[in-house]
Amino acid sequence: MAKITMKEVAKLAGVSQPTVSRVINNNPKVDPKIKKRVLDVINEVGYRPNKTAQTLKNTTSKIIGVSMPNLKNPYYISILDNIESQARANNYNIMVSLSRNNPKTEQSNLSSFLDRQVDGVMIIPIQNNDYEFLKKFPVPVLSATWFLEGIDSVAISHYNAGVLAAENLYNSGHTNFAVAGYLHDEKIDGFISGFYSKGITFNNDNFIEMSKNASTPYDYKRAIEDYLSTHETIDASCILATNDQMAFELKKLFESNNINNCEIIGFDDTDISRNQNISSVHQPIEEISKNSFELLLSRINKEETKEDAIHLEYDAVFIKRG
Amino acid sequence: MAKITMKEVAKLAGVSQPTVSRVINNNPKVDPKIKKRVLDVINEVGYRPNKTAQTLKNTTSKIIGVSMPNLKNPYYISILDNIESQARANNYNIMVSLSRNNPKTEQSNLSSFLDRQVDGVMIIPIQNNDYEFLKKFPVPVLSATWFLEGIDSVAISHYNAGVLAAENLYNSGHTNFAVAGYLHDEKIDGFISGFYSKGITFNNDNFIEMSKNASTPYDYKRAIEDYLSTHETIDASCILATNDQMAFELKKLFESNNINNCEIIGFDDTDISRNQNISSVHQPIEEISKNSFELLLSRINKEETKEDAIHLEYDAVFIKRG
DNA sequence: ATGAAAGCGCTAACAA
DNA sequence: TTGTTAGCGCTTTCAT
Repeated sequence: MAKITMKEVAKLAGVSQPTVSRVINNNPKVDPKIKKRVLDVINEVGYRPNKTAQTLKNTTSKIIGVSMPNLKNPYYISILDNIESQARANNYNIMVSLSRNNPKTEQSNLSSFLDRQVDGVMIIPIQNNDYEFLKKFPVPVLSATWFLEGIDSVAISHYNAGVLAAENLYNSGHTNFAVAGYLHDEKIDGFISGFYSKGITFNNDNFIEMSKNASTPYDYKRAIEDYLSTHETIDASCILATNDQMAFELKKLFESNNINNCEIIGFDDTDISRNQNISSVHQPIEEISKNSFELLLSRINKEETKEDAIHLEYDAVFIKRG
Repeated sequence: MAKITMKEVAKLAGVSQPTVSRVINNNPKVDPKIKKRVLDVINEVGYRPNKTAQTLKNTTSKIIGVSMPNLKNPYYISILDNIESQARANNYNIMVSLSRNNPKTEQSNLSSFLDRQVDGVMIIPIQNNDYEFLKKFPVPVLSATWFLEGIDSVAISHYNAGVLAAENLYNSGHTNFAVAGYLHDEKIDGFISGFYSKGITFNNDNFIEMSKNASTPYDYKRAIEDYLSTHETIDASCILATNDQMAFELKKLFESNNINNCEIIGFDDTDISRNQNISSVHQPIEEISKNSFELLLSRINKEETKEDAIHLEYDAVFIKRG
């Protein structure tokens, strides 16, 4: 059974092929009787328009390319979930590719999106990567969860989130803090600065440093153990971890090392911090997803005509636990 | 800057457009000098073939449609992750849609895949749904993690996984068991049958039943509380939960109700059971993903010519913890 | 080895 | 209101 095309439908309905096209596209000036006849044939034979041909002819594919570093971060998954839902509601399909934190892979994935004539691209960028090339993209691009200079972006300010955490802890009476994470992390900078503006200076010794590519629970464990092997304890009443998984590893190692006077704060408010009853910083991910999609869509539809990149910034929420 | 096509490349290289096509497709009988000239132009202008046009002309899109119920289950995410990786390695793109446990949504998603001329479909089916229609699909379809009659499938036997759990518990000395989950769940049937073959009969009262659409932690909590409100304790030394999340809810409620002589076993060996130190049944998901993709691909490439559906069954692994 | 011509399935301009 | 024609960007005969 060969695939049925407009041509066959036309023949069966005794009309020309463009007339079938008009019926499909709800062109108003087609005779109701003919329309019915065509629709009957369509239903009878189960005809469905070839989207690829439509894409070639029109200049829109109704496909959005979604690129993210991985599927390890619950935030990314949540975004994917939300975007899929909105795409479906707007008759879009999504093509998904993972950059796996490799700029080369990401580049090639994005090129592939373009080759496939996607109408727009939603990207969760790789950290510390250069995205200058995105400015010259032939289709709208939107960055979610991180701001990209010159590119439409929807995210929280990680710096402000760090400040927020600091303020909450300061207000709870903490005057001596530590951090666990990567160098030059905005939220850590914000955290330190938040305390600083309360007159509390960061003690550089209170930094459990992770190497840039540390990402697994085991990586974190190793780094924390390294720290503890040279410090034996930590001179702080609270510590901010770059993410919940790291916070959990801290919790376990602090417990086994009898460090129990240091409150741990995670980041991202995932199931981990919820289950572990650890305070965490929450990103309003539904809001970010929703507005990301809408902004991207309005760019695609040229409803949003602002020349410059639009940055939508949301506030993080401190979730007090434990 | 209009999008550049083969035609322009041809003009710039002073050759005909089909010659450019031959260069792109590595046709051996094109003069090396001309080939070089064309390739130079291609690089210079950054020409990339329009995949949509290729798809229309060829009869292959190099797209695989992936349909799954949701992104809540870590197994699904892991499959998505693995499939994306293999797709990329084989120059395929993936289109992702979520059925959200709604057969109507699933149907429409799958139709959309066909409209887009996908070369194959990988589906994680909705439980207890009718998939007779898949047998008539115009492209290869493969079901992952669940067996579908008449459809290529790659999964564990959930029944055998239940038996496996029962045998492990029996060998640890358990002679009195309970279950938490849905009616007619294969793994529960297997679990009961596993004990039965050791001469231990199921006490129907030891069944914490969930309604079919229970899926959130809160749903589970409610159902368990319901049970406990009418039973106050549970007369069993071990209990199998349908999934890890449910096992975790059991753990918390058992603790708060001072039920501490009942070992809890989860299912799926997710982060939850790992973090909570709960025994669980592990599906070899990398293996399932890998072989799913390979089988689907060999069907697409018509390398696998077996007429009947192929079912690849893997063994689950009991992970002893706690 | 290369070009001319046809056509994949569709939409849109034009005529009638 | 409908049919004829052209063309989206590409691949593949068929001649040369």
